Amino acid sequence: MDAWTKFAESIFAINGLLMQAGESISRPIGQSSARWQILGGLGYGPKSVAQLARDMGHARQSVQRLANVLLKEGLLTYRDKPDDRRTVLLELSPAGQAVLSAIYQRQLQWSERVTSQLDPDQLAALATTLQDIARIVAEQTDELPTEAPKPAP
Amino acid sequence: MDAWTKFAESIFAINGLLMQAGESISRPIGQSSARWQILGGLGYGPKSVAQLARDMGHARQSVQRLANVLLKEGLLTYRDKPDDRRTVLLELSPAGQAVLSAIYQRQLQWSERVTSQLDPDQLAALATTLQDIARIVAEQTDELPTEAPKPAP
DNA sequence: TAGATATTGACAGCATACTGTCAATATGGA
DNA sequence: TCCATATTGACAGTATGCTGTCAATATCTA
Repeated sequence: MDAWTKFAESIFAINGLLMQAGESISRPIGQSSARWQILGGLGYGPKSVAQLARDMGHARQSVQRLANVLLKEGLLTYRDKPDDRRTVLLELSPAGQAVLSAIYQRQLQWSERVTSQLDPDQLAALATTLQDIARIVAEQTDELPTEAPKPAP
Repeated sequence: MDAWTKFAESIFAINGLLMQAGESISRPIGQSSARWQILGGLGYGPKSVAQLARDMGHARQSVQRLANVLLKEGLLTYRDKPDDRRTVLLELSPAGQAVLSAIYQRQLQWSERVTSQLDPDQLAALATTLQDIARIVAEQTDELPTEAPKPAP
């Protein structure tokens, strides 16, 4: 197998493990990675759905749907934005704050265990390298033609 | 931000770009990453849905659903497994082979561009390092307690 | 200031992945 | 051989993500 394929597979594998860890951390609190991301995004203050989506790098409507569920469940409350009649600001309810704290406790426990076995300097260097590769991938993918080749007759 | 968080975010970012590249490669051929994975899994011979799912590391029923769609679209055909009356073997139809070849052309084009800007030895070393980290993450996540802490009263 | 353009949230629909359950069938051990 | 267990595919339901469209509202520009 070529080095690039091996690299890509290692990325997929570790991404899967990180997602799985996110689920394992949040599931006992009755949440999921996706819900955690939204609660966490509101951890430092109110935001609109559109702002949240931009911060998370997700589609606006994906966040909208989940936020509506969290509102219905009482983990979030909403508040009008004084200077924009379209916009609704979301913020953590006391229940939402409690849930986020509980998840944070578990996340801390997990990441301390993981990082105790890794060298922070090496991790930081690795992250920088990965970001360089990400830039190259993004550039070359942009240049991929969007036309389909003619199907073989 | 701590090094571990920075590392995790770089993994999420590059994973997202790789997934996006997969979609960009397969979309003009009328497919998606997920469909490509199934077609590719059958590229070297017939397999059952359950085998495919194990190979891909996905849930059996996820693969089942997509495979049924690909069968309905004529990209796959099925064949009974002679020694097991439960099992249906899937294989690429001629149309499925043509689609897979077309995707492969585009994948080659893309990966050649990307790898032309990267050092294969460095990539291979990186992949090895990532696999080591993956092992640590898997171990420490397994040891995470599954009990929820008591909610604060 | 008026008209063009962008943003926001609501609503609807699709794609992909997961889980649980069931009947049919294989398989392995007593 | 016979029974417990595992595997396989069908069916049903859920979670998360995406896209497209619309009306209301902001914002920018001529």
